[in-house]
Amino acid sequence: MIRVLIVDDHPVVREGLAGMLATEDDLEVVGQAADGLEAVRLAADLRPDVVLSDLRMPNLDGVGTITEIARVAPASHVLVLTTYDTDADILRAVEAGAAGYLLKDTPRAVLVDAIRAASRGETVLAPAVAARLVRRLRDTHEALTAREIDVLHVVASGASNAQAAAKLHIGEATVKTHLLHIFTKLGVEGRTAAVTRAMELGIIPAP
Amino acid sequence: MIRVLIVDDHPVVREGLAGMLATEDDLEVVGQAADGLEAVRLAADLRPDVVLSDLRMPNLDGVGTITEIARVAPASHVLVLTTYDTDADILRAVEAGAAGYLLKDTPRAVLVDAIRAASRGETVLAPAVAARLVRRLRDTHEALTAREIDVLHVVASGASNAQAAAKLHIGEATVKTHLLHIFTKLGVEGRTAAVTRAMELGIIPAP
DNA sequence: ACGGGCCTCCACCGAACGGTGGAGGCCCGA
DNA sequence: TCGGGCCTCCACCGTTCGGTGGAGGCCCGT
Repeated sequence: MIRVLIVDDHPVVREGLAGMLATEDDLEVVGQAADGLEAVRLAADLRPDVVLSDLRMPNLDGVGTITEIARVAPASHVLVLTTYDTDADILRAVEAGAAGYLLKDTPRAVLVDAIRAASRGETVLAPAVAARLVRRLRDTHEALTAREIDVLHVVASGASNAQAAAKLHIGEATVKTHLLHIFTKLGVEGRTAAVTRAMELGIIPAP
Repeated sequence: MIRVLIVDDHPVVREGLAGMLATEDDLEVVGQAADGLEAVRLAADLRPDVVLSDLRMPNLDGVGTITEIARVAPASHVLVLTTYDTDADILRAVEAGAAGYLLKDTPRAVLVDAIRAASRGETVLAPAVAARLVRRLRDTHEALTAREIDVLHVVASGASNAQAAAKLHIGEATVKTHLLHIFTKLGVEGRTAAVTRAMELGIIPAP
């Protein structure tokens, strides 16, 4: 019997998943959580074989939840089930140790198979997700540093170099340096292009 | 008996909604659709009292679906149930004739009450949605003209004034004039801020 | 026919931005 | 310990951008 913990902040989705899994003889829903903290607590408590979790949640986000569960319940395999297929989301979830990444339009049969695979320790990716990961590896644009992303965030909100410098407590020259690095890394010319490109890549959230 | 049609491209959500409504004596799920076209077809066929629909769907998007259903089945009230609470989404849905706008984290009791209210022709809005609509009416930033939106599109892609002028077959001075108008209308300073603000407002699509 | 948006364009100016070529300090892994 | 990435900052320059104050032509509704 595969013991499953369902994590999602939407009651509708929890109900739907529980209903789907209830008819499978070898699956048993042992608990439900509405946010990340509750998920970690229940995972530590129940030691489920598979945690079926959304990424966007209150209190503790998906990536943090995955990391924590890997710590407190290392035998549990976390399967991400989400609507969002942004590059950054996928990458971070997989890096955090997700056993798989499925989208919410996954057909029922595929979902239950994925849960069984995850319980055996296999990695399951939705086709669309796999494609993105491959593309990601292919055109390997250099990663921005944490500070560069900070600058990009502030600039995206419309700040001038001087305003960004003030907000980040650094000199204006430094902001310009970071921006120039960002431009070359993203292969663009101009702050506006950098912002939209970064949104495409999921480096900063689209508004 | 209130007859309900469920529209969502995620099987999980459809299952969850159906499960939630099944236990209500006065509600009956008469059909489910996975995309907009199917929704319109079923609405015309089944004449449900309430259509519970997502906004993001394949084939025909939420707004188009609402418009079409209003045409082919005017007696049906469409209740939007979605994860997204973007300004533009809400406004367009309500303009298209939605009877209400709920978010997917709506508790079960509120949801079923909303369906009953919608079947009586009442308008139901999630608190967060209502707040946004009010805010929208308050700081009533003037609408951009079609040409201004054209300019904004090109600028959002990272074009300089000169490049934008070339792409739109107008002079650079004209681009600058449009941009200045855009800045005052959106209440921002700088092209980058204009782009992100326009994305927030749904004037141009977020990447 | 007249006013009023909308789109187009001009000249001009100061400020901000993009770009170059540095340099020093920090920390981490080889 | 010694490189190497990262963050920080400087001076300087040319270009672009933001902003002002116009102006003419177009179409639409009154």
